[in-house]
Amino acid sequence: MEFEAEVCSECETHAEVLQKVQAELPPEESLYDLADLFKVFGDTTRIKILYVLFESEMCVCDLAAALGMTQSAISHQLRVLKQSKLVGNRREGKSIIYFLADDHVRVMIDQGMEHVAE
Amino acid sequence: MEFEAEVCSECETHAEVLQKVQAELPPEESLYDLADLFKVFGDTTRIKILYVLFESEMCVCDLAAALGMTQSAISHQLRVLKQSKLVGNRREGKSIIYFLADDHVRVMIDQGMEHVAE
DNA sequence: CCTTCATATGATCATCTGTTCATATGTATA
DNA sequence: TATACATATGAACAGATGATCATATGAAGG
Repeated sequence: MEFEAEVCSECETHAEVLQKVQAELPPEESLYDLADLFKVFGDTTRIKILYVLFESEMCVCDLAAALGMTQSAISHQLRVLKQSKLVGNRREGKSIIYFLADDHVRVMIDQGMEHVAE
Repeated sequence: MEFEAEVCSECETHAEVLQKVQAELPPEESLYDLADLFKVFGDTTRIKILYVLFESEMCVCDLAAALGMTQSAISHQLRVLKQSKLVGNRREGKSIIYFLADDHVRVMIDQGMEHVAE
């Protein structure tokens, strides 16, 4: 990495702070994973799916019905949610039931809502 | 909205659940805002900026230096962060100092990191 | 007031994302 | 084991997004 950038005259005295900040910065990979996680929450369809699953576990078909969307669209998004370990699933008869994997999800969404609600 | 979708035979008995779920679903606009908020966190550059600002408030130029990125790129992202009220700024001499607006930010990022760390 | 310097902005381009449509997969049950 | 039905998948297309480059803005300090 190159940390020698165009630095304004007023700020180039701050070398110490820069160094400390860089030292505290989590590893690139963690930051990448973190951004990826937030990206998953950053879509209305996926947010809706999660909200629905707050209320009740549900098969793909019901999710599609509940959100008035295509089965395919829902299925594609469930895949993303599952990859991020935000939801899990199990087979039940002919259907596959999806459910929240984790209670982090609720906390994160609640926290977000709090910010938005202001 | 249309809630009459192709419903699987096994699930069409679940009309009650669907209705309850739809009733509990927050208004479209809130969901949209929420997704938008998470979208802001869903980018490595912006996450990095936030992490840096955890340590210390800082001028644009120092942020660019700390992250080894263009002033322009940083400025564009700061705009996004400010629109979402995640950061604030003030003028100080020639520089403009950016800082975290809120403590939600820390909580949200920590929560995300916890999930990712598993 | 006029220059200088830090920051902001706009256009552009390549990349990424989400939906749709068509179709594949695979399990359950007759 | 054949087929019907729920779900998954792949290609393709439209819209969104982030970095870059060039340039505008505008306050500070002479």
